[in-house]
Amino acid sequence: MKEETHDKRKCPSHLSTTECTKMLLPVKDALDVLSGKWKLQIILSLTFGKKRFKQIQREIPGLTPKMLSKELKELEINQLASRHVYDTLPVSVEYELTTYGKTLKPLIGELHKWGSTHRKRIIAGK
Amino acid sequence: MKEETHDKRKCPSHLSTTECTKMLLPVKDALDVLSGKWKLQIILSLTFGKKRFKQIQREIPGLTPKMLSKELKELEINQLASRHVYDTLPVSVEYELTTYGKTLKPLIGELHKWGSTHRKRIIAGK
DNA sequence: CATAGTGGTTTCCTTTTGTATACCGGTATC
DNA sequence: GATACCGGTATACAAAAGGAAACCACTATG
Repeated sequence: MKEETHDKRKCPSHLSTTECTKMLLPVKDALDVLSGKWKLQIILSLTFGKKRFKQIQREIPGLTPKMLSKELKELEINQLASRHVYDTLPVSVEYELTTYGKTLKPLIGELHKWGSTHRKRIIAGK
Repeated sequence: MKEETHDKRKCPSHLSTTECTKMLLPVKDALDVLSGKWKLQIILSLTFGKKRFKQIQREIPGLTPKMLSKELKELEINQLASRHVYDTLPVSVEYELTTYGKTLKPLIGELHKWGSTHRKRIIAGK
């Protein structure tokens, strides 16, 4: 009797289950962009201006060149950071948040807001 | 000559580097709460009402009982979902988003918003 | 008695993620 | 000539996350 009828408790009436999960794809995209052990710290570092490779590494204790290289590549692929090579000798390379990368700020702000109250709630024990 | 002076390009003038990274802790907390391959889908599922264990599992293809169990425990620990055992025979267990869990909605909304435009931008190729 | 459904746990395995360490070509410094 | 800085890469390994399958006690159905 519940053959083809849509269960409203499962999904909003105008959406199929697959449409629901499709809705989650953009959320996962946003999450992916910020995921990784060092990405937030790197983004924060670039928030305060252009930085060179070793400079970032020095600022973030424990960050190995391999990870820094990898995370910077991901930021570049997502067009959040840009890489500029200057043919000085030896070459110098500068990384910078793109204007697009700066659009992350309000989002990170929201994460910070929710995370702060959550942190208080959990640490408080109740 | 730049001995003890604070570099404004590294961190805002009123914050030390360690204070900066401390600022990131709440952001990481928020990210952690939503991380994990299945958590978003489970939260979405619970958004539409109380659900039983097997019911959630049936709704989300590929989700094994081990993972579901683990993710639900994490949601419980974070007070985002609650678990109710009814001593029917055999026992039935219902999971539900707490009112606190529902405070995630606007945050997920923001992630969705940013993620959508990002998805378009990256898929478009530029 | 066999089968299926309830809410899970256990064990073993693979994949992903991150760490540690050494190394590269080039230049500048001691 | 040895050392150190630059921007990384390569190799090997450890830890964490996730998947597959079997299993548990219990009940209800055929």
